[in-house]
Amino acid sequence: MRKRFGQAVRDVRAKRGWSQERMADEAGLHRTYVSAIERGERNVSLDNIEKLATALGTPIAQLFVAAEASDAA
Amino acid sequence: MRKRFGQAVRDVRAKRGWSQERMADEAGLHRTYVSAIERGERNVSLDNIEKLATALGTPIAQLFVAAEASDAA
DNA sequence: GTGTGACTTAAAGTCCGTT
DNA sequence: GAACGGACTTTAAGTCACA
Repeated sequence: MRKRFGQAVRDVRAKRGWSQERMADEAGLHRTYVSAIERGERNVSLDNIEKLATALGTPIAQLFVAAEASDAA
Repeated sequence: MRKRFGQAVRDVRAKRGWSQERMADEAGLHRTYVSAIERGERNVSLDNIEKLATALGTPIAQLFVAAEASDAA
């Protein structure tokens, strides 16, 4: 799920036309951390999931709808 | 959001008629940890969010639909 | 059956850099 | 612009005794 969540974040970010750095700034997180999240290498906490969703202007639920839609597992 | 997420977990768990102890067993987590989550005192990680949702037989997205529906903030 | 404080340890998360 | 690495600080995970 970490990978699919990361991909969902990446997709929405790309749709906004934002770089990872811009995304990190908007969410108040670190550049390298956002990178790791998108690659599914980090186990993001609820607080940071909320920060990402807020920055992206997307409800958390919708992020997971996208993530779970690509449910290969 | 932690509080509302915890409440959403608690609501679904109650609907299942499960005790926190049963819920903890099903999710592979500790009893007191589930208690803390439901009260919004823990900043749950994605991996554990997934465990809870799976145990409850609920998509993660739906858990957040419920959590964000009670959006007082 | 649940809430709570305290505690250890494993991992999150930051910051520096390089490719 | 993004992946990746190492070193570092902070926080979540996970458990326990007790109310």
